[in-house]
Amino acid sequence: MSAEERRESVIRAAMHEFARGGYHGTSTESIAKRVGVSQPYLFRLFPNKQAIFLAASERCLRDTRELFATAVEGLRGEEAQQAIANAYTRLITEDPDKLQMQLQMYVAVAAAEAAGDHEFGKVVRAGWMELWDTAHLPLGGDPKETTTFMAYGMLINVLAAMGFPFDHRVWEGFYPQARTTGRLEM
Amino acid sequence: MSAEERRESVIRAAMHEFARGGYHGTSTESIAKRVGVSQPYLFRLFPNKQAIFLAASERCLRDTRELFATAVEGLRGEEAQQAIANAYTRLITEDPDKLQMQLQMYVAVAAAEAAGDHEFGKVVRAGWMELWDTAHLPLGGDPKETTTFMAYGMLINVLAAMGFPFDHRVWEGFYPQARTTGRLEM
DNA sequence: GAAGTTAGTGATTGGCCACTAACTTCTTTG
DNA sequence: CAAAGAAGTTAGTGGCCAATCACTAACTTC
Repeated sequence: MSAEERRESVIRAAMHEFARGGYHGTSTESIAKRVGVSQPYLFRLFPNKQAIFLAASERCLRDTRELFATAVEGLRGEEAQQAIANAYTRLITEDPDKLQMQLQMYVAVAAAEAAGDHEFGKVVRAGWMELWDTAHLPLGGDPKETTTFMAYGMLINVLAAMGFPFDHRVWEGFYPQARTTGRLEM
Repeated sequence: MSAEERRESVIRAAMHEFARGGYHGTSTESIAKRVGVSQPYLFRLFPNKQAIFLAASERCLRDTRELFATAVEGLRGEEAQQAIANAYTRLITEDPDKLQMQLQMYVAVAAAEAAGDHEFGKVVRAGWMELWDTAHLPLGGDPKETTTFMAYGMLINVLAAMGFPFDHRVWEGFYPQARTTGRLEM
């Protein structure tokens, strides 16, 4: 396998492992094991652990953006909103790793910023703005509406992260029908 | 100092340290140093590191709930909403640790749930529901409105965590005047 | 077939970290 | 005042982990 292909599979494995343990709670060995490669070899493919985490973060944002873009293709306004919402809720219910990797990314960037490292933040903010813009125009181009839309997404993230079951009353406010079907549909 | 008082100061110190490094990125020694006590003594006051993190998480939720309750006292509807929003934005701008500790808590509970430990989740969900209910009635008792309100709060958390400056266009959607004053006022 | 590159491994190391055991010092009280 | 108990320390252990080093095996190029 070429180094480039290996790097690719390392990123996938890293997303999975970092999602669970976060930066500090994930050993490079666990990533290597998942890839099926020796631990030292990771440091041939990436300069250090941070670089692996950064690559995983970028990939996570890119994946979500592509999900948005695909879902919204050819749609506008209300329809576009429904489409993204459905695609996103499907994602986080079927692949909780994506959700958790997102949260891990947020805390990591907050920590980096607090520690005076603004490089990581720059990358993440750029990725987030791409995500934002991918949704913004199809949703109608009104900043207020896009904000509300993203806000709901963030609340979903947090509630899902805390493990509230979908029939819990905390979901009542935006998913009336979810409480009866047990599934998230907007 | 009595053990109870010490425990109290350990919780405060732990909130500060865990906010920066998260569970795995924070050593018990750094907490002990901040308290001004030897590291092994922490294990007299708490059975293990997890218990310290749990206590810090509970305190974080309690503090936020009390903030809400105080801000909202005697107010209803629109006024109540303004009051909580102002109090909360003041909190996360003046004390970023609170914000980060919250995120760390969410990540940790997600990891715990994924690992099959539901005890931590139970505590956090209970605390969150108290927070929810503290805001719910004063805001008018409409689940939809409370949901929207909390959703905005979560988006603020994430945007602030990522380090977006307040004059960035990403804030445009809900804080038109913040972009000119550089301060968050709803 | 020599020279060089690419993919990959095993062994190691220096440092950190949660947690324990055993000891000291101070305070309270019968 | 003696003894008990509470507050706190020093010293130490076993385990983990990022990163380095030296090496091999296969393939490519001239």
